[in-house]
Amino acid sequence: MAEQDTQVPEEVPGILHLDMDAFFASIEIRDDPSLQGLPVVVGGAGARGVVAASSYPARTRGIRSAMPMATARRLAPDLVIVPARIDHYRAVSQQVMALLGTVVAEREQISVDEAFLDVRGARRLFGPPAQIAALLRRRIREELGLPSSVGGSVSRAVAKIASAHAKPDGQLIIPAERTAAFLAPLPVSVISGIGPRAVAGLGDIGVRTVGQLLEVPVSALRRVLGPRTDDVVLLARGADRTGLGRRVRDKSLGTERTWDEDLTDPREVRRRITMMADDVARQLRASEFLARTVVLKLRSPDGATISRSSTFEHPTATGERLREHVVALWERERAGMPRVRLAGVRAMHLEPAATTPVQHELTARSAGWEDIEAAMDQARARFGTASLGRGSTLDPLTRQGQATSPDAEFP
DNA sequence: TCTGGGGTCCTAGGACCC
DNA sequence: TCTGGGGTCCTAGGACCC
Repeated sequence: MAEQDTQVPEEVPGILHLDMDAFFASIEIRDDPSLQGLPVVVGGAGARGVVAASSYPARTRGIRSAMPMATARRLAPDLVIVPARIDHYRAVSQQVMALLGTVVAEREQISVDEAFLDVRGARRLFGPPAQIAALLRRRIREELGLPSSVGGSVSRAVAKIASAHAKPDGQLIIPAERTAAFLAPLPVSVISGIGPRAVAGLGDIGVRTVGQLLEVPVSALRRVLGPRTDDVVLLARGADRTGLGRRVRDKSLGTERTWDEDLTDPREVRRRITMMADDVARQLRASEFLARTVVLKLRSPDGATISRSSTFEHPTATGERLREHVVALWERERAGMPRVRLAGVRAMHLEPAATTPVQHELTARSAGWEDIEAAMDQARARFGTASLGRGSTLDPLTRQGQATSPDAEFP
């Protein structure tokens, strides 16, 4: 019995990265089979809408995520645009993650459609990593009707790169000894953290592939990448051995909106950010967090973006408190922002509501709002989201039983 | 008719405390 | 009278990811 469980065989590619294929689009196609084979995208149909997800038939026409919808329409005049149903996708996501949990205990969800799995412990029961990957993909296909891809490696970063190469509907396990050969010819942009800026900077010093990056003196890389250099080199070698962790908790939570037509009336801006503050406060209460700071984000038509933040005396999840601060920030900035293309409200520095002592701010004007808004939450839960809203945010156009969320007014 | 909405992480300066 | 530096919080902005 020389090999004990504690002696983990490092060279087994035991880290899997599972990535759902075209997740939002695949769900819509599954739910409406008449869309099968068509260039389907999920996203906003408005003038400033963009593609959130595209089916593979759409991709063969050159359509990509984050592409302006106008461009996508030009590429595919027969494009089918399906509005996003985020709550539905989140629910399906939970089903996927629950299914993974029946096979692999060690897992870390990293986004709505991706998870890392450490399958070293599951090998005795389910076989080598490639077999586990095949099992997971088959079950997701049979039980949820959705395609997925899996990459495997000794390294998280390489597993993620491998899953991208396995798409669509495939799997690719990279043995430890083949890691360098696999990475060398790939563009540096496959490394997480290397975005358009870094790609341009590396291109200036003649570095385009991962292999080239490893041949350049670290001092030259440091001038381009700064303090990230050591991490990038580690990832480029496929040498990261970060284990799986669980996200501790959310760091921030917010909402923002770009309008098809710029807002020019300061009162209208004020009304919109008031609704957003209420919406964010509702999200805080639903997730049982209090926020210490609230941020107002504004973008003018030329793309210039500013953020202005304000910190509360006591952490809060009350819409009235968020509104006070965010409106005050707006009043300070409105003179310099005659046209508003985007506005957003984000709550930061969250803490769990349960462990934060409740502050009854009896001297504040908003005293009592906590109770009122809690009652409104309950009423909403019973009668639906359309039943209640702040009086001042209702205008004649939306009063007729419409919901008061920002989305509701621009279907 | 150029570019969404949800986020995370990092840097950097100034205030303030010790 | 003149003086250092560490730690932490707040604020603003930017790169990046899905």
